[in-house]
Amino acid sequence: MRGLVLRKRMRFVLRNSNIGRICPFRPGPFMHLSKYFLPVLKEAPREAEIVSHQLMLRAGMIRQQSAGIYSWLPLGLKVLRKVEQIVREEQNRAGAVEVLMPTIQSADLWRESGRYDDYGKEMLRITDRHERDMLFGPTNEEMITDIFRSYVRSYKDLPLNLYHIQWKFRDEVRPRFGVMRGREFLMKDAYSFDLDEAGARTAYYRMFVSYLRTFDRLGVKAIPMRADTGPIGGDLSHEFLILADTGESEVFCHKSYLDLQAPDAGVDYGNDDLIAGIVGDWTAAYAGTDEVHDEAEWMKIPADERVNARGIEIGHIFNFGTKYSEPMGAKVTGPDGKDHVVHMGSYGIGPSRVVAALIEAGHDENGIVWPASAAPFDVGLINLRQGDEATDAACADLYSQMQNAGLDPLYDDTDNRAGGKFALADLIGLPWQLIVGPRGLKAGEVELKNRASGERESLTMEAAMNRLTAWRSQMKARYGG
RNA sequence: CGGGGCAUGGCGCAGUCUGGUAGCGCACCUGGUUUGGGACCAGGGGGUCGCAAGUUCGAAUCUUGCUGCCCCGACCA
Repeated sequence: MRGLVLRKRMRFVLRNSNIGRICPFRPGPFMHLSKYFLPVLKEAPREAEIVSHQLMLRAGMIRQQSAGIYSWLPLGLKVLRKVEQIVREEQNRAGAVEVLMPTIQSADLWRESGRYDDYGKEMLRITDRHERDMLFGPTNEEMITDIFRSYVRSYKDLPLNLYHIQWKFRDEVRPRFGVMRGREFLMKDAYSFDLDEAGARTAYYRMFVSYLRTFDRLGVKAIPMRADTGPIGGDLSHEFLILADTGESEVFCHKSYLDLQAPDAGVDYGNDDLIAGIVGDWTAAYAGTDEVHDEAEWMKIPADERVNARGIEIGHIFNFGTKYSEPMGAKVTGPDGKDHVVHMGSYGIGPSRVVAALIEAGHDENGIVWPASAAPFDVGLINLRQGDEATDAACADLYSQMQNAGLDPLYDDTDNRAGGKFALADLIGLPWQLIVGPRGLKAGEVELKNRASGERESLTMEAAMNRLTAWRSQMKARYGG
């Protein structure tokens, strides 16, 4: 049994590497389901309680390896990478610069900030062979501050915002809900450095706007809410929450948030007034989680304009002044020739949690409904009669047409029956299903199904391709992707 | 960290009370018939029943200890 599985997987690897050699200019291996690795489950494992966890397991996206620790299987990894890339592009657009810091850190840095003792059991502490105290990083304020102080000497090098996207480990007392609250999780954490408080505030606003754009691109309505600064400290903090019934926090906000439009890709991050204005628009009305909820303010809103719901936190931004720069000596020389302790902020998004949150926000009884930007593939090409000469040829033709048009299709070329293929396509939630069968082909038609609306339409192959390429251009125009 | 629960093939479960050497559905393999919303027939493979010790002629089942996992609460991307 095990041998068979291994042989199958070996064959898969070999096939794909061969394709890579034969077609070196293809962006990736051909995505034929028969040669992919998509271990789907008909029934959800019992331990999965919430719908995103169930669907991620059923759709073969993740595998639990230990409490709160997961392997990412091909389909899940593809979504994770897409989320990560959108986050990256929007960070870059806002002027942040990517670095990559290690997962393992030395305890010494944390002793400098005083957090080695404060952080408690949530921090996984490790001893290396030389008996040195190390730790698996739960966050990177200390390390980034160390990098900053090692190189930056002048106010002329500010403002600076460095970020990375790296695995974190927090030894949560109680991991749960799959990757929604894992112990190991992927986080984008950005850190801003400014000469003074005003500069830090502007840096904070830029990240605020960057987050609005990021979540808009991910197809979710994220509402910024005033938040507790918690153990990280500081006086300015917002959480970004998406509304979902399974959310962990109770949220209270004015319904006007549901209609606000995120700024478009051309937003000028160099225009401080513009950026501050956008933040103003997005903070004018009441919005808060149960932690900071102000019942008196809330009651001032007319009852029919109140939104009281559950929310999932997918981003959190902090301005914490000199909390780390002071004890760690991160200073620059100012225009006045004197040393100034830099003002800092940190800005986090958890892409691994976002993947689960997207499912919480987008699913139905048949499975996942991905937003276009994060879907693992654009189109599921469904061959209803594998082995039939005409349908095989039509599928091969459509497949290469889609590739040439910049679409990313997954071709279900297995010899499963129609019902199984439909069920699978619905489960993994690709935006489109292009259905090709002998019956339709006789009439010169294929079927195009929209996963979100469920609408199915019979049309010629040419018309179907036009529809798909138009959709792709529309996405590209909207997001510049 | 407090409270509760679970652990039997890849997944979902029965069997445990009342001890007699492991079963069902799905999945998987072979052959055949099928093929537009999770097909059918026939045959087949796969499980030290979480681990350890104990009681017993005999333990999935009883006892003790351990481990893992899940749920509720307090905390967090």
